[in-house]
Amino acid sequence: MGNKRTTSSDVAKLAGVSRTTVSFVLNNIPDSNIPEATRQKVFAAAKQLNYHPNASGRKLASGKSKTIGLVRLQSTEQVFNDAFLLQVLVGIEQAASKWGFHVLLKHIDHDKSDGYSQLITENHVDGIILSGPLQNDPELIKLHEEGVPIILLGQMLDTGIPYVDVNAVLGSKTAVDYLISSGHTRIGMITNAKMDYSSAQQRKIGYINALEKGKIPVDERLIKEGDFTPASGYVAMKELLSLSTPPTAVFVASDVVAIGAFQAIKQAGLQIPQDIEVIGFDDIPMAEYYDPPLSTIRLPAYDLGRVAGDQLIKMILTNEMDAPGFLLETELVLRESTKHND
Amino acid sequence: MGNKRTTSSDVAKLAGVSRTTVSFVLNNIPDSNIPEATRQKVFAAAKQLNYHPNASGRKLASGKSKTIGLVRLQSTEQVFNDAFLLQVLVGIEQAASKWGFHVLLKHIDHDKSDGYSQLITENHVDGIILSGPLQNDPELIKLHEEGVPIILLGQMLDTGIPYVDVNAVLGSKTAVDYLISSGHTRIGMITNAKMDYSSAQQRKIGYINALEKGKIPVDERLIKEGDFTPASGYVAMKELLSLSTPPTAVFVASDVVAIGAFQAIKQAGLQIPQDIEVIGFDDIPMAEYYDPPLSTIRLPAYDLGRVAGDQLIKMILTNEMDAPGFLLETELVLRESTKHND
DNA sequence: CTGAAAGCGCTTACAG
DNA sequence: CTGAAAGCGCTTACAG
Repeated sequence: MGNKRTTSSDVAKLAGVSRTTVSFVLNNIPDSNIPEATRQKVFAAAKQLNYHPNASGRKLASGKSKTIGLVRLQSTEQVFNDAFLLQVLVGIEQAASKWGFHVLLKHIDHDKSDGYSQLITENHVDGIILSGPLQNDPELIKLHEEGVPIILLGQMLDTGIPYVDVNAVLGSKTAVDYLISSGHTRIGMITNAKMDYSSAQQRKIGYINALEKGKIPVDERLIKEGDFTPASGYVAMKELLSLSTPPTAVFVASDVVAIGAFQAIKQAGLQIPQDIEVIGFDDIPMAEYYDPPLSTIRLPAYDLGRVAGDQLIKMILTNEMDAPGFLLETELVLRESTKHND
Repeated sequence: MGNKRTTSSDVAKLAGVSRTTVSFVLNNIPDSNIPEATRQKVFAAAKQLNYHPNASGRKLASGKSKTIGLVRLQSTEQVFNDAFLLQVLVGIEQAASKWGFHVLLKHIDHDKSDGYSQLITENHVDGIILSGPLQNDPELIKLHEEGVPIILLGQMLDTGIPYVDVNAVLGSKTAVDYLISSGHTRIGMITNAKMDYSSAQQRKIGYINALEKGKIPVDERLIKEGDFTPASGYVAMKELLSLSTPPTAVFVASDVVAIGAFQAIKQAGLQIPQDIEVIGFDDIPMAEYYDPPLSTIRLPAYDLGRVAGDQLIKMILTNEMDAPGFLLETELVLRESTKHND
């Protein structure tokens, strides 16, 4: 074993060609017109020397890092409750590796939402996927205006920043439509988060849309706020149950929050779905094992990641996306927390 | 806005010093003895030009990437069920950022367990944290022998590769000790995974140790294998319940597997903990919301990540660790799936 | 206390 | 079809 890194010069020397040729062959540069015989010599030399091009040299010379950054903007507590990040991550990573890109991970706390521009300005990454964007983030807008490839996982309205998001409005509407079609007219809602999150707004809009279509007046007392946690679902559900005429069904816009609602319902001596039906949102892996198994709206986490990764890399490579934004559809998953109406 | 990157030369020019000085000041090189006045000039110039050192240039010149790789070796399905990776990740990342390191993420499927050495040989990372190591991985052993800084999350016996792991033997023993102290003598076990996983072995050893200490003969019929999934817990539990004399308590070495066991128990018309007590392992965030809330052994996921990150960086920087390996302790968390004996 | 200069390992016009 | 050479933006002996 030599203790010196083998470089492209070594390969060139052994193959009897120049470094230029080595670079052309190994990077498979189109139109370089290298005859097969020469190529083989280079490949053989590279193999013999166990040559691996140094990424730093390559990055410096090319100005490209072939790395994308996944930035999570959220509190630590949120991270712990986030059952999807993993699936999203895997989606991103598989998209990236398909193109020979790597992925750099960075969590940033909500209260200091700067710092990711460092990834760009120091050239660690060629573009970033930002998850959990704030509605007002001047640093991000500036980056986007400077032409930095950015994809939002979620949306920032009125900014024109490309996004990949779930069609939560329609998903929520589907859930509530189902409840209405089962004959319910008093349908409660517990949001997944505070209303300054766009995902919370979207899910609420879907709920309202369904009611309107069903000609059911919206009763604000039936709408409670959750905040990502089971505890918040527990509290919200208790409030709902203490209403003079409690709902007979409830749409909880987050499976994690829904587990708290389950507790409150059981504690009140009520049965799911006999006394009260509930539909969640997200379809976390555990939802299927709730007691009873939770009917919910499946969020395509893996696809979200995959599409975001693909589109970001497309932007980096060609400077254009297939669309200004992507809204992925959800799917209604019926389990035991709702009655079956067929 | 200039459309050319500002480089250290620009800063040097503006500050009226050399690039050497700029580098010394900005990197805060000890013993460089730069007078305060000069430093301030450099800082001011850097600030005025909004200078950010290019990471690629720095990496190439220094030979250091200041990046660590987190490599997950596991099947996609496993990833989806892995409630901890996130917490581990946050721990690693916070350790890394404390030292100015970044973290690169890479999932690798079990069946093609090579590919991470590319991260090293191409100089993307200075060292790697490998999660889910296989017991026999020649590529990894070779890397380690070549002096590449590696930390295992988990262990590879007899290799001398540094590790950070949970003291699963003791944790499991604690769980079973508790059950024994409650008066049980027929205690079942469902493993978290197949026995070729070291974590499965360790947890089983803890179970056996507790029985031996309690002078309870080990009955192999009482030991069933899980495989990370709730479904496997369901099946295993059903088998346990169909024994001629079923266990009165069961230690399920994974909370995720335990939820399946819960289902089987309820389906058999039995109550937890009245008819059968169960203790899990891991303390996933959802465990607290099981019905009934699951007593379990808390695995310090965040700390696992933090310690692994700290130690890896220490290895990279100084070539030594604080210890050849770290075994972090667990904690018994008593909730409602066990009776209280006080 | 500070700078000129070499060098890290690539890529890429450019010229032939 | 192929190579000599410049250059990417840093760090770091070395010399003074």
